Amino acid sequence: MLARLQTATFFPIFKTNVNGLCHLLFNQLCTKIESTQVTESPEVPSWAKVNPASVYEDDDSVSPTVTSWIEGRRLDDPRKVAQRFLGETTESDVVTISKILNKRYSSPEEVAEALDGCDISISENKVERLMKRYSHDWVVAFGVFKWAKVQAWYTHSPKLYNFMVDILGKAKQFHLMWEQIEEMNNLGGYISWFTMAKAMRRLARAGKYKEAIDAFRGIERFGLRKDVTALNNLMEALIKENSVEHAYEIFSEFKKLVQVNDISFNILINGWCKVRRLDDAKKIMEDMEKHGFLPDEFSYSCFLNVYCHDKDFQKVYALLDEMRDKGCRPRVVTYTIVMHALGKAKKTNEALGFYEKMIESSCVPDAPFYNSLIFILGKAGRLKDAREVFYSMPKQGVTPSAITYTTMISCACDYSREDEALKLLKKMERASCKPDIKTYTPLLKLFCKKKRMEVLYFLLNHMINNNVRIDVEAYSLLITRLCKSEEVEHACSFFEEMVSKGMVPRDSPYKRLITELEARNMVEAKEYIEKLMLNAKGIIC
DNA sequence: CTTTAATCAC
Repeated sequence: MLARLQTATFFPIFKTNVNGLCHLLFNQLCTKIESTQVTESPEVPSWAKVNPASVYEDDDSVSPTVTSWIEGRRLDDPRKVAQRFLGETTESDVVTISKILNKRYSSPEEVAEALDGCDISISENKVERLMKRYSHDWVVAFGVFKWAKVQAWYTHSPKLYNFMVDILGKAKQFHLMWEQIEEMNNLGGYISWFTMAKAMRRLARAGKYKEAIDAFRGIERFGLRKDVTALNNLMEALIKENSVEHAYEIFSEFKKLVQVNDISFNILINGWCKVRRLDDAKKIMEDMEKHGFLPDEFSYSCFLNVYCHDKDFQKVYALLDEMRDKGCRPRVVTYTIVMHALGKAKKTNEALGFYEKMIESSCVPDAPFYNSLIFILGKAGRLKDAREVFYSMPKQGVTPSAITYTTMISCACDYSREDEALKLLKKMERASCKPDIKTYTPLLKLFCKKKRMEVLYFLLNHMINNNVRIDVEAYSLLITRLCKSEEVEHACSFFEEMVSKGMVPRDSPYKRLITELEARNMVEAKEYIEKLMLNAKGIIC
């Protein structure tokens, strides 16, 4: 067992650069090896040599269609995958760019310089895709941006400048962010409300509330006006980033200068409700009426949210009565909030009563409403009903969203419906709905539990192809769940993989893995994992 | 592409 582990743990499944093309190509190559390799080879771990044809032999639950889907995907040509995200890029460009961008760089200038030495054709589409791909890595993204800017026959559009501003803001490179905004200002006509909204949002997210407010104060310098929407934008950003206090301050200061509207009041009501300061929210509601605006279903739903969160249905019903008395009709959002909360509180029938009520009042259900309905039916174990609602959506003129698929998948996983869960993922892909980490989490859990390694690797590939990062959280899940399933070798392999990508494992999966190795008396493997952990921690120190 | 609420995982 130890020998097996050692081949497994020393197999570099991923190259060090996590999100690069190289990694993607390499990973695809691994799957290719995995599904085609017949003879023994020292570099390939034993688990990777599963003969795909035999995997499903004793498992009737997986239909041939899903099986062939998985198999077909595993044999994907890695270059095709790379091309899918680089668009019309030629094959030689893919190889050239991947080689360049997957090295480690200390500055954007270095990246630009490296790109400069090559003969690569340029298009706005390609620059955008590359920036998107590297949007979490501002050094590379900014390098690509700087390189493209000086190419002949090429000028960045305002859209790409905005994107760059956002990437720099996300990376908290505010000095560079402002530099870009100044540059846009000099170009003339490049700055829009979108630019400033992004900048204010990123500043607020970094806790720089004062700077976000200053950006608003100086907005006229960029040819924009301090109108009510700009003010609302700022308040929205401050509230979303946890400072309703600053939002209220700025509102108080500017309400004399700017003609505020009902939306301004609602944003504040929502802000105070989110931090459970209901008295302050009520004060805003009174203030709203003094300014001649009647509270609407939006204003009330802020309070409903709080009561629903507390499962205080007495207050929910009282408020619904109050709304009725004041002639404020519930909307689909109102029904969704209440129905969802009742369903979560296991009051399924009461929740479904609201569905009836909504239909009676000729309110039209939308996707989020159906998602809630599917969710509560699933939680109540009514799989058949959930499925029926899901399949009835198109007939009702509502297109299932990514969340619809995620809800259905999560529900199928809860009841260990492996085949159904994979079929839904396939359907989701066909519908061009983008899966996110929430889509994959229940699937990863289920297939860890079922010890279906070949499906796990398929899913991890699927994530990479869909630009969903396999982050520390995902690795923790894999390691912990595989330990639970007594698949310690695979858990070790994932541990090594995450360390090789420069991540620092969380304590809890690490301890779990060590305990598991100790219990099995796998001394060497334990020492190896301990060494890896020390290395990983050393990198940040 | 000017602005506000609800739905999926831990």
